Amino acid sequence: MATKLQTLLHKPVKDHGTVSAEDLALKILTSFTQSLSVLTASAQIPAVDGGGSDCSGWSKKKPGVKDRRGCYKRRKTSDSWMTISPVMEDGYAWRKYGQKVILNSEYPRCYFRCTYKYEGCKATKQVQRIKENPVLYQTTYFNHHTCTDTPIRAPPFFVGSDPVEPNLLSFQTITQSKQDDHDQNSTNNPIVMTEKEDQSKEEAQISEDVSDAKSSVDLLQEFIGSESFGFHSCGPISLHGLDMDVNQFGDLDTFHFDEIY
DNA sequence: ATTATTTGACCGAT
DNA sequence: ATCGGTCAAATAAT
Repeated sequence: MATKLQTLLHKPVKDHGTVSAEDLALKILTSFTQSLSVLTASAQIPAVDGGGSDCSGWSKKKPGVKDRRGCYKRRKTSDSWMTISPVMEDGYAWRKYGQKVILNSEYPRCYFRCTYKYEGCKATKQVQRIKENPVLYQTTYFNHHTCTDTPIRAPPFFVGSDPVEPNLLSFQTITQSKQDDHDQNSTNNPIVMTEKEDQSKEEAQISEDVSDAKSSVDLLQEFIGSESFGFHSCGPISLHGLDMDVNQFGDLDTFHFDEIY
C-alpha cells in the first residue's frame, strides 16, 4: 500500500484513478494499528528476578586473575523497554562495554551503558540487528537516565533522504512543517514495549501514539490536497516517527515498520 | 593525557 | 558444559 501510495504521489493529482490517496493513507493507518496490537501482544520481555551480592573482599583464584564470583547483580524486571529503529542513535551518550554472539542470531548483541555511569546513572541498553531485517536495530533499554545529561541532539527521527535508506517512506517532513509549534515531548514519545507490570501504562502510551499516528495520517491527507504536494511528491513522504520501507521487500503484501517511535 | 572500543576471561543461571 | 551479561586489559581514538 505504501508503494502504491508512493506511485500515486508521483502522478499529477488529476491522474489519480479510482483509488484515492486518502483511502490508501487510511489503510496504512489500519495496518499500523493492527501491527501495533500484534506487537504489544507478542513482544513482552521475559522477566528476570532481582537480587545481588557483595563484591567486596575479592580473593585470588589464579595468580594475577581477579576472582569476580558473586560480583554480578541480576537484572531487575522492571524499568526495561524495547524499541525498534533503523538507527542506533537515540540522543544519549553511551559507552560500549561488551559484545556477544547470541545463539540463533545472525548478528552479535552489543552492550552499552550510560557514559555518565560514574555519576550514578544506571541506564544501559542492548542493541541487536534483526535477522529478518538487518536494516533495523532492536534496542532494549534498562533503567532510565538519572544523569542530568541533556541529549547532545534530539533523538533523530528518520529522514527519507538518508543515503543509507533512500527508499524509505518517512513521515517526518509533514509533521515538521505542519506541527513545528506542537509539543515536543508528545512528538518524541517512542512507542515502546514495556514489561508486564506496566501494561496499562503501555496501553495508554500506545493508544496515544496510535492517535498521534492518526493525526499524522490526517496531516498526510491534508498534505495531499495542498499546493506543496507537487513539490514534495517526488521526495519521501513523512509521518512523524512511523516510517515505512517501501522497497525493502519486493512483495506488496508485506509491510513492515522501519521505525517504531 | 584522557577517553572510548575491542575482545577474551569470567560470572551466574541453567 | 552452554549461554548471555559483565569486566577489564590492551588497544585505538581524540
